[in-house]
Amino acid sequence: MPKALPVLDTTAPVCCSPLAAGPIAEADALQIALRLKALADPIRVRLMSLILAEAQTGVCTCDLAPAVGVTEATVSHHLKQLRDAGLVEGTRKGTNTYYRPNAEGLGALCRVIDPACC
Amino acid sequence: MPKALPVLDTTAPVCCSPLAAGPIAEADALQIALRLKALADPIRVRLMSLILAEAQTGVCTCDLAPAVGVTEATVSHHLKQLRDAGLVEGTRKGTNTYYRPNAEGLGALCRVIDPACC
DNA sequence: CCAGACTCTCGACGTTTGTCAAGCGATTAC
DNA sequence: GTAATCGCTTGACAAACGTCGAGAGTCTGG
Repeated sequence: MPKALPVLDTTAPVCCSPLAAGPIAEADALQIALRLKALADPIRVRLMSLILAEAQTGVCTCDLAPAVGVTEATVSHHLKQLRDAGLVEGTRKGTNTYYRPNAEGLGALCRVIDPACC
Repeated sequence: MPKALPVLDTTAPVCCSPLAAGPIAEADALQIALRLKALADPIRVRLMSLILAEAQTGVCTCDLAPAVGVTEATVSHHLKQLRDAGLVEGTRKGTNTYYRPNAEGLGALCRVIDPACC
């Protein structure tokens, strides 16, 4: 992996045009890959599904950790990845941080990878 | 990464229910993560877009290598990942191997990750 | 049959990633 | 004010990943 990883630019409008719309620019490919990588882990997929299941109320880190069977530190690490990718949002309330899905982030990712979708 | 990676089961029908349909099973999460990981690399994203751009005719390895700027060995390695994930298909014709997208694989992946899609 | 082209596999390397333990800040409860 | 809870950050370690060079098969064309 000689390529440096320039961290995700969350300010960008999620992304460009669908993959199937023709050869993609190198920079755009990187942005897409970074967001996909944020979700490309079994623990993070499960976290995402748990967060989606409680989209209304939100879920805190202390509940997620035992649910997926890893340390809270590890969960926090994974949640940071999801947050940086714009797939979830966390709001602090007292000592707890409640996480909610970012539907726009997930939708945009889908729209990019599927030629026939949306 | 203490978890072993049991390689992708390509015979499975791509996957289960959408992420948003509630907490997901550990095994299903692994299957989804493996397929996402197959696409979660800048080179593979670009390969996918190149293959999608020539969905009708197909593209051979020798054309893809210079297009993304890596060795043919590396391209072959990446294509194997995409093949194992069921995202592309390769058919040998003479000395060349022509790759085509597997629309079903991409579509299924999208359907799993986006709550509002399809 | 032999030389050439195309693709894949195998080792080897450096980097990145996932995991935990430990510690720090912030907030709440007594 | 003090103790406890929750969440994040850091440092360290093992496993996995991306990359390349070299080599082995396969097929085509003379």
